[in-house]
Amino acid sequence: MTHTKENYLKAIYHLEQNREKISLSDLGKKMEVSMPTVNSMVKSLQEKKWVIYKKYQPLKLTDKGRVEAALIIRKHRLTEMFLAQFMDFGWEEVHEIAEEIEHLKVDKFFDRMDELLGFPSIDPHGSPIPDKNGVVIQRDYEPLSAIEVGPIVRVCSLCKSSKDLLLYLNRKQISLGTELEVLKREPFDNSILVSYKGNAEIMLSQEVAQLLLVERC
Amino acid sequence: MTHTKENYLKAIYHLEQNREKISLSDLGKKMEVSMPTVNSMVKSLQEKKWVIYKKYQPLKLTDKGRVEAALIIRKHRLTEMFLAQFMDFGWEEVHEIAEEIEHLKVDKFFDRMDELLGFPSIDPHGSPIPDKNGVVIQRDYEPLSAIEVGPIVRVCSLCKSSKDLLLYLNRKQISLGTELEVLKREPFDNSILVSYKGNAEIMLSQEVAQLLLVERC
DNA sequence: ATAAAAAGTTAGATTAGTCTAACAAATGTT
DNA sequence: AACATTTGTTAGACTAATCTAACTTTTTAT
Repeated sequence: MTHTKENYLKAIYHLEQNREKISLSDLGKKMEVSMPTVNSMVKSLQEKKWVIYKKYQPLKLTDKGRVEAALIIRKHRLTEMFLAQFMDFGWEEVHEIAEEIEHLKVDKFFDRMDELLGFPSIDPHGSPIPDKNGVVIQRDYEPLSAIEVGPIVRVCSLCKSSKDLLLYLNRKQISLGTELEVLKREPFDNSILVSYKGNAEIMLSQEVAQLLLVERC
Repeated sequence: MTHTKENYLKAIYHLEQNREKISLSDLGKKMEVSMPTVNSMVKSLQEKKWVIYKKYQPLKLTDKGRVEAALIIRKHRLTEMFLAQFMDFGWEEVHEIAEEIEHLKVDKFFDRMDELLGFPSIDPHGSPIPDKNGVVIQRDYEPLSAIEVGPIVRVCSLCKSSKDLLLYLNRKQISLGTELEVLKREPFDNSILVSYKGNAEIMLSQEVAQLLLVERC
């Protein structure tokens, strides 16, 4: 398994989480490569039995491929945890470093991280960490944007975390575990007014509210 | 700079430390590749101005190449220190893990290790860690095998450390900093009798004595 | 329903790193 | 000095990952 193929599997895995049908051009866009490249790569992933693809049909991971992808994501998320907790990197810095480390072929290293971290099951963005067999426990959080006025909810995960989002949340002092009370929804732009631990009431745009995954307390 | 080229530069650097003239076949043996491979690789390293090579002449690193090599070795040795001190890996385990990590292109990560380690200048095997400019402070330790009977010396470095040597030294409770008194030399096989902190007198073979680099206390 | 746009495919080229086979040059041994 | 061995070179091939150019199929929008 090459570095490159690992990245393709990961990309397909993530696309599968977000949409039903994956086209080759979706994958090409995600990987920033040309159509012929993605076409030939998919053929070679298929030879390895990691994906199923037929001409002009949507692309799917096989179970085997999904496990491979999950194992890479496991390494990614363990690394993120480790960087944050043992090396004092910020929430917003860990992703790009982990993108490189995740490809190392040294199980020992990841096993030790896992141990030092106390065998965590969620990463610093609230995403589940697949186990050593590539099995993922999926929790069904709701996006904050889907919560009606009234309940108090806890931020449990981020749908998709960019550096900018993480820095924004840092400034607003929102982190995983923060409990928000939904005070008001603005029908015009779907923004949401919330309050939380000692902070003034604050307005979150729909864009942000869609990315915050919460559970009711 | 590719992963592969980094390994070639490192190999040439290490060969330069141990012998005067480096032949292509020396390099081929070290890298475990065929002669044509090493031949074409050397041409391509030369295009990058990292080595000087002329047909049938010995191979040399340029200053530029030596700095590149030193920077990789810097990453290797920082990693070894980090693995040993922060992740509880044994002296004998760190090398193979560092062989992979050293190629990561994330300066941030190595800078943070450096910082967490307190900007060390020697690694767990006693070898100097090149600075951020690829400059190495060379100390001139003597091999234990060159010490006459009488003086007390401190183990400062290992000439070349293999897993087996490290495990051997662990068993004998010899580590960097251990002070040895040279009690006797056996002219027949050049073995050396030493005593040290609370241990019974112990005999070290010439093979081992050549690998232990010491300074007089 | 047809034309335009998007998606997918094929062919052919490129770069990095590797190989084997065949040959040439240098070195070492009697 | 002649032969053998080691060392180095060239030619040609292969795989992985990428590209551009040209073409085809499918989808979408008028």
